[in-house]
Amino acid sequence: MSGKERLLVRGAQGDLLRLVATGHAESRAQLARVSGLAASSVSLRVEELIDTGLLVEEGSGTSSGGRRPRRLRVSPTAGLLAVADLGAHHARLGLLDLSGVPLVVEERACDIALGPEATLDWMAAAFDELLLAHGPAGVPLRGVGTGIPGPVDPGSGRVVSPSRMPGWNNFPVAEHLGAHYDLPVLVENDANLLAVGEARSWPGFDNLMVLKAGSGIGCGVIVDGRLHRGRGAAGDISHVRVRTDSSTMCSCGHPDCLEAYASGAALMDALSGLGIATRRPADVVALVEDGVPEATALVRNAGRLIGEVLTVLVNFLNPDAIVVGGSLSTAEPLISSIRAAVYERCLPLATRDLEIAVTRGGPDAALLGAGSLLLDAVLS
Amino acid sequence: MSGKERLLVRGAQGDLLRLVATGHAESRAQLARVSGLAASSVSLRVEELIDTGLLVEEGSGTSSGGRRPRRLRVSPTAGLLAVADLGAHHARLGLLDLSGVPLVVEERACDIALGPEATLDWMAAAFDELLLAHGPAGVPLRGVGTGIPGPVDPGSGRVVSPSRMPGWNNFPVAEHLGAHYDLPVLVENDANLLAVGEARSWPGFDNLMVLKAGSGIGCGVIVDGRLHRGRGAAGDISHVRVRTDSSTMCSCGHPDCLEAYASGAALMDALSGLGIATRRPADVVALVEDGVPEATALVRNAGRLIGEVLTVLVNFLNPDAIVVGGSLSTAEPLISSIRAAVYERCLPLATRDLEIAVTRGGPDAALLGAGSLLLDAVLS
DNA sequence: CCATCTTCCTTCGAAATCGAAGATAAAGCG
DNA sequence: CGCTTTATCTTCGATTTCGAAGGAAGATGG
Repeated sequence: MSGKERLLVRGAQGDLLRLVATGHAESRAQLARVSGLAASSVSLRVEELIDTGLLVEEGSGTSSGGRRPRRLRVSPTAGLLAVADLGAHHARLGLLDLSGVPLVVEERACDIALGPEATLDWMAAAFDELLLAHGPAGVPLRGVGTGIPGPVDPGSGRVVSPSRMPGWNNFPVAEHLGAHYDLPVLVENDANLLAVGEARSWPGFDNLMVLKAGSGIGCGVIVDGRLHRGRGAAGDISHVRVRTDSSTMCSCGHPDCLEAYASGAALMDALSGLGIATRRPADVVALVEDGVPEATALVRNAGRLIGEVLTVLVNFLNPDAIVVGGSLSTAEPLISSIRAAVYERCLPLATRDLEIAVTRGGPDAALLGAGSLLLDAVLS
Repeated sequence: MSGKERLLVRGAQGDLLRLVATGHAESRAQLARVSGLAASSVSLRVEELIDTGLLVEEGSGTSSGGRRPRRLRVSPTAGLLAVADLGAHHARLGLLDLSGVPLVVEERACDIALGPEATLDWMAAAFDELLLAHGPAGVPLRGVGTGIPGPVDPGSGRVVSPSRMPGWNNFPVAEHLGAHYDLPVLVENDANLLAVGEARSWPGFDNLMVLKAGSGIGCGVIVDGRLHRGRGAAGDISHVRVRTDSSTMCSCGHPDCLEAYASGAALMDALSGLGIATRRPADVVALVEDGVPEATALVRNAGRLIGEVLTVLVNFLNPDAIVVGGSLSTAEPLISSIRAAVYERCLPLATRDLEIAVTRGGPDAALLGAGSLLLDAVLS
């Protein structure tokens, strides 16, 4: 399993390959339009990429009134990406080709509380298994990436003061993974990956807020089509103070954080206080679907609180859409109460074209996001 | 006063001229570094620009250990920009050269309540006067721009549902100005202009929130060095619900908006309820400086409320700095209580490198911002 | 004062890019 | 079916950009 040869695509070639890989273009003419290069230059570079074996011509697309475009695809033999989305108790792992299409995706149980070394070595072993079982012979691994359920410093690839990851604080995840693989390595917050993955399913929506409502509450922000990281902590909404009657202390030391009322973990706590046992946030959704009133009321309240926080952000960022993902996102009352709160309280100007919807990208969206970001690192 | 000849700078020339004009570079070597072009190409294009009379060489800069750079400047005869910042009762008007340096700035009384036609015609007349009095002979006008104290649709240059501009709703400001001048026209929200202007004074700070605390509360957002508009309404924080004991109705129809407690207008109202008369937000600042306890308490409360709103946005956007401008910004208790609220409640991760400071750009920052944005329109 | 270093700027042949014109392939239509 | 229209892709000479090498001008340090 070598894969040590770096992909050598410099300048315009890289840009074009990236555009095809990310699905922004699939013909020479489209490449010319999207990239801004002259059609003749595009033809030249594409010819080279085909000669190198990185691109392939694959049939023809549908005509729009003239000659049919010759469809371009990234070659299936160009390389593989190994990506993961690490959760508290489960991880999704997959292999993607360079255009981000999954060859195989698996969900496996794990436990991040075992600490970073154990977890990352487990992940590397899982990648090796996947490659052995599903990696086509001769196709090199080009990059490795993973999502982390906590803040990640974009420069160093370290985990920074995560709230539910004992032993991980300040651990150099990227460096550790880089020791296994002499390849580009991506480490990114899970909600950010989800946001990037979702963005692919929302063409024309350049400003997105992607909420990840699972056992925690995360949010990824797409501004102008690109992931907004700020100094690394951007997108955090879980420790915003909410308006409530009661007063609950959050683990961060402040009272009445959103997370303490509206996260999956908080809902499970509240249910267990009512004598209803749940083991995962998805169980809460199941209770709601079964019409258990306590669960529905709690979820509805969570949606209202999340919605009220979002009003501030919608007025401020004025996005094109709010996309709700995560394991709680399938609970219908959550979305509808978020919608109600946002539409009631936001400026009409900010909501007149605002969409509030659930995930379009499917369960692998975060993995696709990892693939998308990795591609940037892989294509020099 | 013709000025009808359009500035013809295509491609790389335009980029280079823009970089010099915006102060991002002032020598060929710096241009090469900043623009990413090869040094040789820069030399060629700069030579052309000098031949055209758009750039001039002006002395030499300070050495950094080697040969001194030959300093480049936009020629004073290259053109003028006429810019304004329209407020409710006053407007600042100025003429800038193409590098954004003011030739003359004046503040004049006006009244936007007279409606858009009257106000804009008054503005055009004022521009003509300024040009006559201070415009060097033979230097053509290249663009016209103005800030508006209300939301502006970026595409059409229309004012959209402003809260304190009777008669302006949906008025096509850009079109109306364009009828006077056959030139690029810029119409933009005043807080956004302030943000762009301030950004010039904060090199290295790519993500900024610029608060304009005057009789209203506005906010301009710089993401990745560029103004973030969203769908045109981005940056609005005035109608966020705040946590208070009492309950006040805002003009927008919702209770307890930030604006109803923390804007200059709200402070003036509250003071007049206490029997203290003020005519402008600046009078409130004067009262604070004179140590009038009622004024200080009100301003401090306003700062706390603004700060609490900012906590949400700081966690979410994770900016490099919060810059406070507007006529209230000189009130020391305002800044300190904003600081206190933000540092107390935000995530340490978000505040560890966060600066909270008052305007660096001076009173003409918004005009400079208008110049900066206009330049993009002027340089094809 | 002179050698050496650093930075700035220019020269010039090689390479990449452009743009206009034409070749190719299909849809639409009488 | 041939004709026009539309869109895609290629060819080729002109233009632009690059990069390596070198010259110019000043800093540094013996």
